[in-house]
Amino acid sequence: MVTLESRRKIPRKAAIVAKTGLPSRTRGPSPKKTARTRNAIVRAAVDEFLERGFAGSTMAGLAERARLAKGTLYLYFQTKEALFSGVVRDIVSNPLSDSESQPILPGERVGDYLRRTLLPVMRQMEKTGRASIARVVMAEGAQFPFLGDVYREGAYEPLLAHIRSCARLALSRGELKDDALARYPHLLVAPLWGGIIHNAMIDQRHPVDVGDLFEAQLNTYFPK
Amino acid sequence: MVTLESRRKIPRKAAIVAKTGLPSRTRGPSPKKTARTRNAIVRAAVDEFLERGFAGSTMAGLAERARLAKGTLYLYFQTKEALFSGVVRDIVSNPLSDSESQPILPGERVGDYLRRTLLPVMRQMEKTGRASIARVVMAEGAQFPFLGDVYREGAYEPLLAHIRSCARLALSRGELKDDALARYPHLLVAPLWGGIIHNAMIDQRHPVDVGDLFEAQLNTYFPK
DNA sequence: CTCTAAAGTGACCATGTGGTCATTTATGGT
DNA sequence: ACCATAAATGACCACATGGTCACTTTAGAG
Repeated sequence: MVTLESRRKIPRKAAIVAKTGLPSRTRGPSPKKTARTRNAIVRAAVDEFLERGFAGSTMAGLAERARLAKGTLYLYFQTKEALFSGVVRDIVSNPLSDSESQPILPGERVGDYLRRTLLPVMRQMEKTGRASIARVVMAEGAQFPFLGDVYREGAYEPLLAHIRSCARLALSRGELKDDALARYPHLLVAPLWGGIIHNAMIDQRHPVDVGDLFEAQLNTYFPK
Repeated sequence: MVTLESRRKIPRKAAIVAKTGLPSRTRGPSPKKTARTRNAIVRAAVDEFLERGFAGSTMAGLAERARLAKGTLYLYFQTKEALFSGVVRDIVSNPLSDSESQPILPGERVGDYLRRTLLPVMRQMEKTGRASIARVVMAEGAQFPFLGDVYREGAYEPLLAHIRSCARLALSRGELKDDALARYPHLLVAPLWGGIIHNAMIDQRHPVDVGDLFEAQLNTYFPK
C-alpha cells in the first residue's frame, strides 16, 4: 500500500483538466474528450461500486465497463480511493432534488408542507438511485471515513438542518406537542434507513415501501 | 476462486467434532481442546470482522489474533466465507436478551410495558456489541445474502413480530389511534438503524444516543 | 500533409492473500 | 517409556489486483 509521489516529467493534461476544468488551447485531441471520458469513467464506477461495493470492485473490471484501458483511469484519478471519492462527490452534490429550497406557503401547516415537498422526494429515493448511494455509505462508511464526510456534508446534514428548522417552526406554532423532532430530526429520516436496510440487506423477498414508511412516520409526528 | 473438493485421506477429527459435536474416545489430544480452539477462532473472528469487515479481514491476521497458525483455521472452517457464516450464526443465535418473552403485567399499558422491557435492551445495544453485528449485516448483507437470512431469522423477524403483536394489542385497547405501527412495526426500530448509521458511518464526531432516539420514538407512538 | 502534444493502451510488476500439505507437536492409552 | 492418532504449524503456491510506464493512436495547428 505504498503510494509513490513521483509524477511523470511531461504532465498529462487529462489529470489537470479533470481537476481544474480549465480548457487549454493547444494541439492534440480536443479537451472536450477528456470530459466525455471522465463521465464514462464516473458512470461505470457508479455501477461497479453499487454492484460490488468498494472492496469488491476492481479497476480492471471498471475499465472494461467504461471501455477504456486500465491505465486511462489513472490519468483521471490517482488511486482507486480517489476515484471512489470523486464518484460519491459527484452524485451527492448533484443538482439534487432540492426540496429544501421550496418555500412554505402562507397559512400552510408544517406537516402539509413536508407532505407536499419532502414526501415525493422520499418516494423517489429508491428509483433515483439515491438509496443505492446511501447503501454504499452504510456499507463502506466505517472503512472509509471520507465517504461519510462527503455524504454528511452533501446530503445528510442539510436535510437534518431543514427538518430541524421545520420542527422548530411547527413547535412555535403549536403544531407539534413536544420537542422530540426538534431535538432529534434524525427521527423523521430514520424510517428511510430502516426501509433501505430492510429491502437491501435483510428481506429482499418482502420489501417494504420506503415512501409509505416515511409517510406513516410523517403522519404520526404531524397528524393530518 | 476455485474450491477444490479433495479431502485428505486421513480425516481430521477437529473438523468432524466442529461439525457434529460428538466426542470420540480414541487416542490423541483431548477433544475438549477442539472446542477451546474453536472458541478462540470465533472470538478472534468476531473482533476481526467487526473491525475490518469481511473483505478487509485476512485469514493471517485472524490467525494471529487467535494465536494460531493460519492452517489451523482451515481445520475448523473450510473457507473464509464459512468462517464468517459460522461466526455470525454463533452470535445471532446467542442466549440473547429475550425481552420478547417477558409477559405484560395485568393492567399495564402497552407503552409502559415496552418502556419497561424493550427500552433497556435498546439502551444496551451499543454496549453489548449487538449494534456492531447490525453494522456488519448492513455492510456485508448485500454481498452475502446468508448474512441477512441469519440475522432476519435470529433477531430481526422475532423482534418485528413482537412489536406487531404489541401494536395490535394496543390498537384493540385503544392505546394507539391508528394502525401505522401494526402495519409497519419497522417504524419502532427504525431509529435504531438511523442512530447506528449516524454514529458509525456518518458522524462519529457527534454521536447521538441511540437509546434516547428509541425512547423518543416510543413516547411518540405511546404517549406517557 | 506534417508535426506535436495530449489521450489512450496493455503488458508488466510488486504485493497481498486465500488456501494447501508435509511435517512437527501434544496427549491419552497401553 | 512408547505408540498411535489427532491437533497444530508455517513455508509454500497460485492467483488476483492496484498501480506503472514505454509505447501507440488521435487530432488540432501550421
